[in-house]
Amino acid sequence: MLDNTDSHILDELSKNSRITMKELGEKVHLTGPATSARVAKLEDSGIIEGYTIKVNQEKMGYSVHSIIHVYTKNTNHQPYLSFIKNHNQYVINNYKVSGESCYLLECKFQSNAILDEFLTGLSNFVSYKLSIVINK
Amino acid sequence: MLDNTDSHILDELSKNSRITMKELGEKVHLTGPATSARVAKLEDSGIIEGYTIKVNQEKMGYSVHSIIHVYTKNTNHQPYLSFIKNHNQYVINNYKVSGESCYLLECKFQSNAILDEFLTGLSNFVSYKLSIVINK
DNA sequence: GCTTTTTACTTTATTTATGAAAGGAGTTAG
DNA sequence: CTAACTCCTTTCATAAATAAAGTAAAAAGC
Repeated sequence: MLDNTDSHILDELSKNSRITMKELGEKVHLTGPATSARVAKLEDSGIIEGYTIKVNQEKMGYSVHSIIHVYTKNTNHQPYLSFIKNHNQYVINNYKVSGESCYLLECKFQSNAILDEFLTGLSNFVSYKLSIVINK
Repeated sequence: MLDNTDSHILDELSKNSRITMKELGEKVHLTGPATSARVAKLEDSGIIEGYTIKVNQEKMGYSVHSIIHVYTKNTNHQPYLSFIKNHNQYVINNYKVSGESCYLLECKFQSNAILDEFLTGLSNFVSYKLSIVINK
């Protein structure tokens, strides 16, 4: 399904998705058009879902990176899901998980004050445990 | 520091980082060279850290997405850190966190069998609690 | 076992984008 | 009032993308 050349292409595009097809071709020992065709195939198959950028959240003013373990009180999760939808500027990921908690909510905030405000709102709908990301 | 046009540029590049500077310029009402200069500035300032792709991990054969709460037994974390470095094909993120656990380890696996094998190895160094991501 | 089809590539030529250079308008500073 | 700076546009040379044609090897069909 995926040969070495394809893996190499994914690898290089992960490192720099704005590389030219010509340059990428040189790295994987193919011509520009051949590389372009390979990439188009990876897109069509859905393996490449899209092209994006890595943004430095610290420099964007989001210095607080937190993981919130969410425990829904009642069976209806909708109020919680609406709440985070209304605060999606803070949300990085919201995973529904098996295990102890119901959701694992990854968020970024400009300050502890704003985190505090968010948590105050959140506590209207669910219980939670807070972790702050220290590194990596 | 960051005006509306810059925000718009970041927004569009997040959606599609392979867009041409000309097209991106049309979206933000600027010419190609002007857009190109803006983007170069965002790169130089470190706000744009890089250009990458979103890969569909399911289609890559990684159907098991897990979050592992790691509790280090002793004060020396190095054995754990070495272990995950040696198994980095499975690792998506390894966050050092405040709160209950010491690390929050996000991993992908091809199967529960491989997850099991990973956990068996992991338990030589640390205690853990396992969560499996069900959605989103 | 030979032909046909398919796949994956290269080469060539055209279209299109990039990037450098020059210049203009508006803003700030002396 | 002038000078310097910022941010943009326009123009043009260069480079890349894309479409089309052709080739070679592997797979499928008879």
